[in-house]
Amino acid sequence: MEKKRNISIKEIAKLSQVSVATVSRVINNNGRFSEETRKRVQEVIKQYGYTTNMTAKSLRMSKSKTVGLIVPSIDNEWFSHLVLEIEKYFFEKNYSVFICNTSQDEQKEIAYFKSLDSKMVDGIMCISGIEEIPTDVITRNIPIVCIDRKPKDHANAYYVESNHYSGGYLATEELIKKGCKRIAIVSRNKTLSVNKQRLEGYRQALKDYGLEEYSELQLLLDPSDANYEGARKAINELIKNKIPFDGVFATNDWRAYGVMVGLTENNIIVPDDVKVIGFDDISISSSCHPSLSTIRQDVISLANEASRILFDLMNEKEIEVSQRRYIIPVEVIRRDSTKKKISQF
Amino acid sequence: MEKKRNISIKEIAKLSQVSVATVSRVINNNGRFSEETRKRVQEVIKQYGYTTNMTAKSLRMSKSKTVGLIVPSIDNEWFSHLVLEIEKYFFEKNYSVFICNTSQDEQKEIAYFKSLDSKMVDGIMCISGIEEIPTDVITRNIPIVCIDRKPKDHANAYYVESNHYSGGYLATEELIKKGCKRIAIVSRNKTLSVNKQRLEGYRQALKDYGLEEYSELQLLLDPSDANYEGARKAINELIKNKIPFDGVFATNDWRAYGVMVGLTENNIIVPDDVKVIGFDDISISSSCHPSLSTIRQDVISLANEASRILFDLMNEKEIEVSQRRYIIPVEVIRRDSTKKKISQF
DNA sequence: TTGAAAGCGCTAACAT
DNA sequence: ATGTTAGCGCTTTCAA
Repeated sequence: MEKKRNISIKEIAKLSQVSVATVSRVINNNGRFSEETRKRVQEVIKQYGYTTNMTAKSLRMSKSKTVGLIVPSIDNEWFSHLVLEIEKYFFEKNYSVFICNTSQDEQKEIAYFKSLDSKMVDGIMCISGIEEIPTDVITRNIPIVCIDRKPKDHANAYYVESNHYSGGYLATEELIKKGCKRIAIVSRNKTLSVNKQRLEGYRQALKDYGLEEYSELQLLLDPSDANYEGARKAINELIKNKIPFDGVFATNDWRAYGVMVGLTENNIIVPDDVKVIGFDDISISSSCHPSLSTIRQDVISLANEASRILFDLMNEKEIEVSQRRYIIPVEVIRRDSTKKKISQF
Repeated sequence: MEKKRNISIKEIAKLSQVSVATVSRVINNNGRFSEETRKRVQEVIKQYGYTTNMTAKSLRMSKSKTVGLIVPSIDNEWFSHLVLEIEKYFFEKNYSVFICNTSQDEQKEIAYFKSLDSKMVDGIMCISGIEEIPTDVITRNIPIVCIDRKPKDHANAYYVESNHYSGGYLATEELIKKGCKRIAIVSRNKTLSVNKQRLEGYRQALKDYGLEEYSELQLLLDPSDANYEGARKAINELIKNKIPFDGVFATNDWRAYGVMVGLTENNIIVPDDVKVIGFDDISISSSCHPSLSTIRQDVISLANEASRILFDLMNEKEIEVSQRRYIIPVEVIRRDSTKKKISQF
């Protein structure tokens, strides 16, 4: 195959008998050229298949039509859905996205921030993770938008999140309405703001419905173990210790699934003996058996709002101060894991 | 927070009283400077928090320490696993990756190839998708490595894939060994090479074990419908048409799950009445009920081999010609969906 | 409406 | 061992 060489503005200029400045103006449609030159230049550009050398443009402008996307782990359905939607949004706008998988490693996150900065990304999107954003490693004043991550006192940062408090409340309420009295919560320990809010919702719901709060039913898993396996173990432990419970709110679907498997191992029937509800509504919740009731987060709104805000900030549109924080509503998805016994009807 | 301005080599040079060339040499450890200057320069660099402006470096070198990653849909566990591993590999090597989600859209793929080229990526990795690689839009001579995608006559392209033929064979053999006689295959139509190979393996296994091949049991779904839902519908159709079968090989786990749901809807018991096997071993196969036997692809080897090859090519290491094509073995994972009836023991 | 020229930050050829 | 300088491809100021 014949390889066409990378042709530059300079050559386009020569071929169309104008200066490089004029070519640049035509390309960027910056005015100050005649219709006739426009035609001639565009003709040559098309003929030679010219494309802009983005590295040169980025160097000159300290801008790159690129955003950085920080994500804890892309091999997690919930995050990958968000990433997909964000990527879609920015492709439309002619931006590329650098995906940066941190694996929850703070050092990796810092390294990525530096790298993104040196590559002149125009903005950064952070999904979940710690509150502290390592902005001190960034030399430029670029906007940062967070999803499900409340940035700590940082002037440039905005955030969008689901209403986790409401989610925790609704989940707990669903269990209460289906007759549960002793409701356990299986969550992740440490200061991830989203889990704190879900826990608060849970506590408020108990209070509102006059149920007691049992500290031994608050299973806060270690971050390294706050997954399917950890939840399974935790629920086994609870059973072994003969602590009674009839409902479980797990703060994500994988943990909820771990709980269901743990219960089944102990011949406890879901939902007859114990009801379970999760959070997120990823595919496992509808495919597992029994199917899992859960709180659905609106991925598309989350991704679109966050992307729109970042885009506007990068393009210096006015953003209302009230838009610094965006809360997206959640909804209850009722499936089999919180069904009442038929005999109770 | 005090913002340190982006400091350049020029300023570092002035501050450490050497020329820019020397600073560049120290940074890139290119020799031709004394130990003493090295110390002095590095001291200043550290003190002022200098980091390389990658856009300038990329422009100058026509290289960017960046790779493009073409993936059909990141919100697909199988692909996101691959992406995760690839990203890990390149982070180690100090490369960034541009993720490009094509949603199977050829136009989007072409747009991305152009964009990657203009951003001076050093190489491109393609996961799955069509055979035709739009290399004609790329002006530079960069290496391309494909995973599960056999590139059509392109000099620069290498590929790595699982042994899909063997996978198809093993899956079918597993069903045969568990007593199935009339084995259906639920796959995706059109010329995606991996599915063709899986089909070939299926046919060969039937032949080797002296079973007849029934064309009415080859359910080749339309690409737009080759998912969970499509498989469910297809199996319902088969049942409605009263075509007998006692085993199903679905060429991915989501289609296998669709088949199982379809069977359950018709009160057909898996595995007692019909046995089912899938492909990939994504999380649904172990979490669904009954758990799904499947063919496991070795994600980590796939990602690492492909990444290593791309890395070597980008760094002009010698690659053996025999390494142009890499086949990774697969293995059978036996779960409940292909269990023999207890009564048969 | 157009052009000349400076300069973004870096590397490397060449000179010393 | 170190410095000078050209130039990667682009935008933009200033002048015409």
